[in-house]
Amino acid sequence: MTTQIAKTYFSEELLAWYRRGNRDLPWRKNRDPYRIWVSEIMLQQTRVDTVIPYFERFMASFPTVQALAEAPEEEVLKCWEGLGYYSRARNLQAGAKMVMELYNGIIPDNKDAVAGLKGVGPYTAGAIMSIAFNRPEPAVDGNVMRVLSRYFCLEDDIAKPKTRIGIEKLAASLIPEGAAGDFNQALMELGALVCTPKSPSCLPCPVMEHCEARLAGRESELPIKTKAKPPRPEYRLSVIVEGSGEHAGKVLVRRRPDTGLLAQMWELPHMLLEDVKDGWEQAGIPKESGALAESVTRMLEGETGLLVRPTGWFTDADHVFSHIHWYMRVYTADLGEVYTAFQDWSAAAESREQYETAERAEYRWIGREEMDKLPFPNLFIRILREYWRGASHDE
DNA sequence: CAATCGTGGGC
DNA sequence: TGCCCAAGATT
Repeated sequence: MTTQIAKTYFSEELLAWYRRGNRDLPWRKNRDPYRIWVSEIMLQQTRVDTVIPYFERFMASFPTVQALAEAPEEEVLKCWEGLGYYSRARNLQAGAKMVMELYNGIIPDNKDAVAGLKGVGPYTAGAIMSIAFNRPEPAVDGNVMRVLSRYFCLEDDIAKPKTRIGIEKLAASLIPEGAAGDFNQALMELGALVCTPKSPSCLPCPVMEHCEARLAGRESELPIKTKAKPPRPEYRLSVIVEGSGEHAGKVLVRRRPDTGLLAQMWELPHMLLEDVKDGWEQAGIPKESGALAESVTRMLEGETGLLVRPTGWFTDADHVFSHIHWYMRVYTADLGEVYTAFQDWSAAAESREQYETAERAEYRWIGREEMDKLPFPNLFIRILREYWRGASHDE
């Protein structure tokens, strides 16, 4: 049974521990709600050390809600490049526009209003309300669920959405009067530095005296969390098309669709090999043969109307997302003579009677410099860096 | 509820 | 290496 004594002890000792000393993080410089908001979005599923340089750059580029609201979307994505979960960036900007239109550019000191912003869920709403406005709202993230599961010996699966609801009520009941911001941050700070997922450091823990998991010797088996499914493999063919004439020194890239995986990011053209599921060997075709390369150049011809001619294998690269594992085989290619006379894609495509008005991807020729302007997923940054590193040595 | 949505670091 | 993990939201 959870005693009031154990709860009061926990709240007071944890708050005192935090106030005795905590990390000097850039978003703790002041309580500007915009800074708190941006930091909380960046910190979703992302480590503090990773976020810090992104946060500094982002705040330098978009210092205010208005600056963010008025920025070109692609610039915001570029600033987010490499941080992952890119819908966070697009939702954050959508939220900034809401604040401009609905609240005159001022982030409201109101839980329902904040929770109504794009990209702001239960955790982030609680974090903003407590840290920026010191309102007594719980902010339950993975740290908090782990810390409280151990301290109170809770055996609910923290991977289940329902579990968070229960822990929110508990967390709310622990908030000391007038200290919501510091207390919520203390909970997360403890989870990040002391009550860590693997081998928690119980001896320096400020609340270990009444930690039920520790007292039962069960701190390493809590919290209970079901494993995520492993990412499914996808074998893909990609191609670096080398331009000629006015596009000499450039390669062909395209922009991804507005929704879904890596939405609106730029990438090398590629296609899924639907019948390969157990490795490249299963395809039964060596990478040096032209057969695989031709299937991706044919796809590209259909999409662009260009005549694309494979020239060789470039590299194999793989990339793991949360739910998909991409195995990418990358070829090089150049342009045949027939269609290069056309000035634009639609004219070229129309000439082949393949023009469709609906959903044609946007293609563009870019050089090394343009890569620094457009947002690319990590995988293609790696491939293109390698490509241009080699290309610069040739000339 | 379960799936979708990135990336880098630690062991 | 392979696996787990990290200040979650959306559908």
